Amino acid sequence: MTKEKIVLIDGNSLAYRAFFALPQLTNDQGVFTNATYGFTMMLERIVTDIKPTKMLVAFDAGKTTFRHEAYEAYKGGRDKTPSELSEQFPYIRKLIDAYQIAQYELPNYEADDIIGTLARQAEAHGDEVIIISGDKDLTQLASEHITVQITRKGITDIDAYTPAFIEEKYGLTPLQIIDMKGLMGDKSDNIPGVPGIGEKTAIKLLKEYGSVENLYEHIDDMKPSKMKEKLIDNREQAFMSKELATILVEAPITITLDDLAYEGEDSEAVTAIYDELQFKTLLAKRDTTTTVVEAEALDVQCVDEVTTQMLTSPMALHVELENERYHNCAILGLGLSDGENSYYIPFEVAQKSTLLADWLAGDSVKYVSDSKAARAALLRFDLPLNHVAFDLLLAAYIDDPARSGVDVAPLAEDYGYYGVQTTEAIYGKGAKWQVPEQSVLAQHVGRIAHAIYSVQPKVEAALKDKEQFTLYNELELPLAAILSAMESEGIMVNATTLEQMGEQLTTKLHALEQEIYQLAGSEFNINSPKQLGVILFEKLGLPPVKKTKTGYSTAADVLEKLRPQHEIIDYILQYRQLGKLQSTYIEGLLKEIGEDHKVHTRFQQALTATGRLSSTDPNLQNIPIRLEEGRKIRQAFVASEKDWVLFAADYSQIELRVLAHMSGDENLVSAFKEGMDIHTRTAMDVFHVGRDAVDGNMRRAAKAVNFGIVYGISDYGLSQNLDIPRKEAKNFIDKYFEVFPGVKQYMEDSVAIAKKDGYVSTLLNRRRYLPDLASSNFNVRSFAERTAMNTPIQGSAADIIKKAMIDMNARLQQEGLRTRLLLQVHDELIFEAPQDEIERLTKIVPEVMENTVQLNVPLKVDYSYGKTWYDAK
DNA sequence: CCAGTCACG
DNA sequence: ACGTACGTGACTGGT
Repeated sequence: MTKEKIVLIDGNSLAYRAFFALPQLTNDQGVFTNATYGFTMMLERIVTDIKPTKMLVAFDAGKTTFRHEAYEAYKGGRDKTPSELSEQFPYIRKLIDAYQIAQYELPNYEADDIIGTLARQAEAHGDEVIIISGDKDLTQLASEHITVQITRKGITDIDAYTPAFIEEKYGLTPLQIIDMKGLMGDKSDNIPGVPGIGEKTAIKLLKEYGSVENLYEHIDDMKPSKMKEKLIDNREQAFMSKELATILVEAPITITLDDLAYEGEDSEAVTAIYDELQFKTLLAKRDTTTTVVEAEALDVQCVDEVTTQMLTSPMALHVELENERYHNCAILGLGLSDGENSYYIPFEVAQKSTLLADWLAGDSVKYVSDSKAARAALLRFDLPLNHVAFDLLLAAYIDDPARSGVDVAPLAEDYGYYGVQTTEAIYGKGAKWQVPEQSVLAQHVGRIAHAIYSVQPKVEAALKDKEQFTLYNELELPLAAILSAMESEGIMVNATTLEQMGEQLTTKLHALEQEIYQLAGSEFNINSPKQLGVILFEKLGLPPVKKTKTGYSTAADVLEKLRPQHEIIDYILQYRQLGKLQSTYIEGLLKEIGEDHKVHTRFQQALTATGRLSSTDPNLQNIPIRLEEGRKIRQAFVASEKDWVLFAADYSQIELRVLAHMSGDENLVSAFKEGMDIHTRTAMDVFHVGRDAVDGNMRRAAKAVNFGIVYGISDYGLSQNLDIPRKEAKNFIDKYFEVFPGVKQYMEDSVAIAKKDGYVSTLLNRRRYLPDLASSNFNVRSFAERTAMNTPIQGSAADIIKKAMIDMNARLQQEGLRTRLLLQVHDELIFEAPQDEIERLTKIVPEVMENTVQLNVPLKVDYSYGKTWYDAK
């Protein structure tokens, strides 16, 4: 039996939601379209995101139902459906037909009952059911196999009600939702319930008694109160309300699960309706996808020899790789396009051509997407790539850093080119992954090159329009070449050193493990938070401090609080610490060392929301340093040539200096100009004491406040960090803002500007869009507000070090030094250098880094060097 | 494939 | 009253 994925939609409720959520739109015939439009958006979301195998839209039939027989006033007092909405139902029905989705209604029953009945049938069948509605009534159906998605304020935001979600939200089981309604009633359906009992009281009662029935069985034991009287007086009404609220799961439906099969839309019929209702944006997407692909079916020539007339300038180039790990994987072939002609060159052919090699290395202008990957991959085959004048990946990232992934298809689509297929469509995914036959590959790769060439003018125009072209063209684009060189160079790692550390760790871990089993009284998997939770909080009876969605939290800060209560905690913390070193940094790193004894990370240049880089396979931006045991890992990182050393230079407090500059706060600015330790200085100001009176604790608190400020502070966050009461944290923050009023003003302004413009900006005009600032959800909105405060700071710091890398690279060349930049770790640069260049570096590196931009506070750079990364401290 | 945990700035 | 610090990536266990 194959498992089906069944979506059941409450048609009426969704249409209502859409109608009231969207402004009154009409087409040029004066037909109202907002509900239909919202409904369409919802169907599109369901079809693309959920990908159901079966689907049904259920509607209410007529005015009266069996519920009215029991209770005449059921759903009484409702406003009549506005005609602007009711006239849209025929269109919605037509649309559902065009999507080839089943629809059903049953006289005397509501859509809820149809859905309830089918959902339970499907559940018994072992299928997965997703119910979609704007009405919380249906949440009572939630179960292990049934999820109920309820639309929130808008139409695309949803809450997924699973039993766990309901438990968390109400502390009740799904079925108890019915009892809750029985007690509290439901205004919108005119279900009376028990007067005077609202949600809070209903939940309290159900937690104690479980159900309405059980509550009344034990009502005599309840101590006298107003509430008790009301419950007794309205007994009948409570039971009737519960009955009214109960969704029928055995309605006499004449439709079966087999009738719901969904096999895709009738695309012509859907387009026709879009056309009639003038759904322009939806239409545009469809039209171009179909027409562009078909209209200009691209003639890609798969060549077995490279000729002179193929190679022009400018020309788009795409290097098609076997997978994302371009430092190791095979190159499958190259795509070329000058807009007129598009070619696919199998890599065996490309490798034989000196003509092509010269063209790649020469002055011809190339347009690429992900030039860093292309450069690094080609270089492994002695094919240097020069003169890249356009990089689609980077340009699109600057245009909007929220874009995800390196796949060209969605990027090109964003600029109106719909002809490229996704990597997944070509290769499949997971176990089904395979390289397609050459004709398919040729078409795909040639098409990518054509797309890059085609969108280039539009993308550059967009950036110029937003004054972001300089950032893209003079910062990110040249940086890609530098990063490519850094990655290709790699950093040498001594495997023997790591292996020796690994052996010692194995011994220690084994001893800790035995000790932990002893103290626990049984053997278990210490690495399983679930098993560990059972041991600590059930078997040993320690008090749970915090819980996660799935159970007890056993995170380090929780264990830290339990440390005095049991000897085992200390061993577990040690085990965790060493286990992390062993699995991630010893074993993980050893796997990445190549035949050249080096590791070649990949810096993701178009990934983070703030403009920072990230590092993968391996991540070299999180090598341990804070604890000595971990820091020793750095002893394995060495220079790659004899008599060379590693040289590290880091910005001191760059984010706070950026804050001083951007806010212009006089006190903060003068603090940095004085050059005193910033945390001590903050402590002096916040606590109103002299320099000598600042003790360790005060400095620690001030440091935490400074961090908090940069992150978009909240009293709760600070209280957690410092483990102090929230009130005290709030006090610190208030004092801080008294002393640094310019910072307070700046934070408020950042949020206000972001709300007005929809985005925040950094020093070099990097943008981050923050649509969540308009969210009606407090949490979502607060998060966006903190982001609005943090991103200009973190992002500007990222801008600065990126510019410093470019300046540094130029300076090293200019001075004729052999020193090579290897790594960037957000605020520090790591080089390898011949011993005899060190003296000059100690002058040049800080000078370049400190002067790459001029702020109204000085930038400060510290440096060090040594035989290993550990020694460069 | 997700959640929890922990490494870094 | 809401429930949180900002930005990442790798590994493990468990569905």
